Amino acid sequence: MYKISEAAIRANLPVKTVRYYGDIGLVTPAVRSDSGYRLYTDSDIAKLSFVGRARRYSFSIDQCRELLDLYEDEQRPSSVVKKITLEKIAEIDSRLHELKELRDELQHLAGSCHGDSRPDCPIIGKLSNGSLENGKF
Amino acid sequence: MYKISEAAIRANLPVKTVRYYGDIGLVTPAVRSDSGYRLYTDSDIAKLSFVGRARRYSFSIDQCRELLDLYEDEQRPSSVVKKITLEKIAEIDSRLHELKELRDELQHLAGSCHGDSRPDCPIIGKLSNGSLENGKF
DNA sequence: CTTGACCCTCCACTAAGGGGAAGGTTTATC
DNA sequence: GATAAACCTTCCCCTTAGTGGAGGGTCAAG
Repeated sequence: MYKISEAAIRANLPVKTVRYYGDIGLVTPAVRSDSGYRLYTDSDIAKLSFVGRARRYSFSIDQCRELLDLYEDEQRPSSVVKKITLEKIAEIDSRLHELKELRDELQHLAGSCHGDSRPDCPIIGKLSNGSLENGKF
Repeated sequence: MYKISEAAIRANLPVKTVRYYGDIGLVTPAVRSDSGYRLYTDSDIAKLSFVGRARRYSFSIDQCRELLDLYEDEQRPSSVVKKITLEKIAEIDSRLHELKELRDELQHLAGSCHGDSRPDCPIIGKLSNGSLENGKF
């Protein structure tokens, strides 16, 4: 049984985060000591690490909760896990697409701006009225 | 002079957002009516639209504040605007890079999961201990 | 005169924690 | 035994960029 800071180190998470995961009922410590300290088992730490990895894979807390249920269910069909993962991939693809378009448009804007000390600027122009004017007014 | 809902329509923003921009001192209405209604001028609406476009370009509120200052400064050097835009592009590039790596790794994981009714799953395995095991335990 | 469409302010909520205060516990040192 | 450092607790506020709603005032039409 580990106190929170030891558990946090082992799970490679900040203490605040571990406490927070307890508060929201994602990973609750097995027991409390007489003085009220949270005490974590190795199994708890495995779950914390699991969530930590899933979060690094950009799964939301709710998705982590779902994955954690599957993690604990030894009868889980792998199809469910795969489905959640494919959804996550689709989400990322969509975000990638948006960001690419945004980037290209900003790049275009920056490319058409001479970027010197003169006040006219096509970027401001575009933001001002949606057309690519020089933005001097 | 337009009341808030008219201003919101003209700026193509939700009323709540227009009020919010006033609250945070980003775009404050020119005056208030006797009864306390916010009254916006055409110039205010131009600023609101400007911010709306910049937000759609994923500039943060703080960046919008900076851009708005430049928008209002007829002496602005275009170099400053360009610099902010290039910073934004770099930020997006970095996020793109992260997301691509994440996507590829998830794709790899999903590809190695048979996705049927059996309980062993390499995705869970990876999340459990970082190695690509089948995740049955 | 009342109804409905506006408008106001204030409060709470979102995601996922971070920062810090006030106070109790434990451990090491003197 | 005293004390100080390190650790733990709960509680509250802060973040982004708004959104939703309650409770109440204003205005124009019928």
